[in-house]
Amino acid sequence: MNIKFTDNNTILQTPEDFKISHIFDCGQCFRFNSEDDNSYTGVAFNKALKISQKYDEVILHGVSEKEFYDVWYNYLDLGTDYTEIKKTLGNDSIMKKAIPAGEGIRILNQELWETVVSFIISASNNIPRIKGIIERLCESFGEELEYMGKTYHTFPSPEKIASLSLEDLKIIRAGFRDKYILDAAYKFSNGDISEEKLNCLSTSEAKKLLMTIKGVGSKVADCILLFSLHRTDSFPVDVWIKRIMELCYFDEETDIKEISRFAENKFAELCGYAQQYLFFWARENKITEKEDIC
DNA sequence: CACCAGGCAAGCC
DNA sequence: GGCTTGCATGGT
Repeated sequence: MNIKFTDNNTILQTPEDFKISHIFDCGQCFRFNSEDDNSYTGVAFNKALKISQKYDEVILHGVSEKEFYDVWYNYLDLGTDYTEIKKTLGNDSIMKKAIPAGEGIRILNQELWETVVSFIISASNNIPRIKGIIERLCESFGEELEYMGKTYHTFPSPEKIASLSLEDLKIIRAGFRDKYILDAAYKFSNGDISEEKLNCLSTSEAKKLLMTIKGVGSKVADCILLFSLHRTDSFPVDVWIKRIMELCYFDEETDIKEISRFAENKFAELCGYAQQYLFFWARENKITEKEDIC
């Protein structure tokens, strides 16, 4: 990959393992929306970004070299060699099928607080509605952000959310999850939980700390560990992953704990990558029974 | 109308 | 300890 900086844009030339539609539509991130010109626009780390892909170039619109290295290089996980990861995972015959479906997926490094709230909202919910609730949260309580002639909104800080009442939060229509969002805001704004604390802990200890937040159980904690803290030894098991793992590896109804154990043994440090390829494959092909696998 | 959506907490034994 | 049930809201 060659990186070029022009007057207005940052351009990635022939990036390997980089497909924006797969990166932003694989359910790890809820704030980027596709437009009809093969581009996605969204907000992360208090910056708006339009990113487009054509031929073998990826353009980050209006992004300077400084902003690129300050924010987007790490956010887009450009320091990770996915070719090597795919090669290792491809030794497994199921993964060999799943990987091509999710070609170009990257596991983003998203802001911790935003990821916590986003996956609290994800509980027993579907992706379009999750995005809607987060959008209303940002429009109602985030800061305005001007970018390429339009107004966007930052993700509201823990302190801002902590200052709200349960009644104030009703307008985002999060349902029973609103009280959990408040609990998370209290724990982040008073320092009970912080990125610094989590970074000092092992993955399983960090998971325990995250699960002290109401609304954060095993699955949500795994998503936070994977999609924000890049703990790739995490393997979030949701309904899709449960179903695809049962179909491919167990051939019978299997409880989530056993699936997790199995994945941790099989994929180890590459659990999170394996999970993303499997999730994308299962969802893209709507695999719900044995006959759907081809 | 029932059922489900990238689950979790609380209440039961 | 594990197992069951209720949960807000919106889409099919």
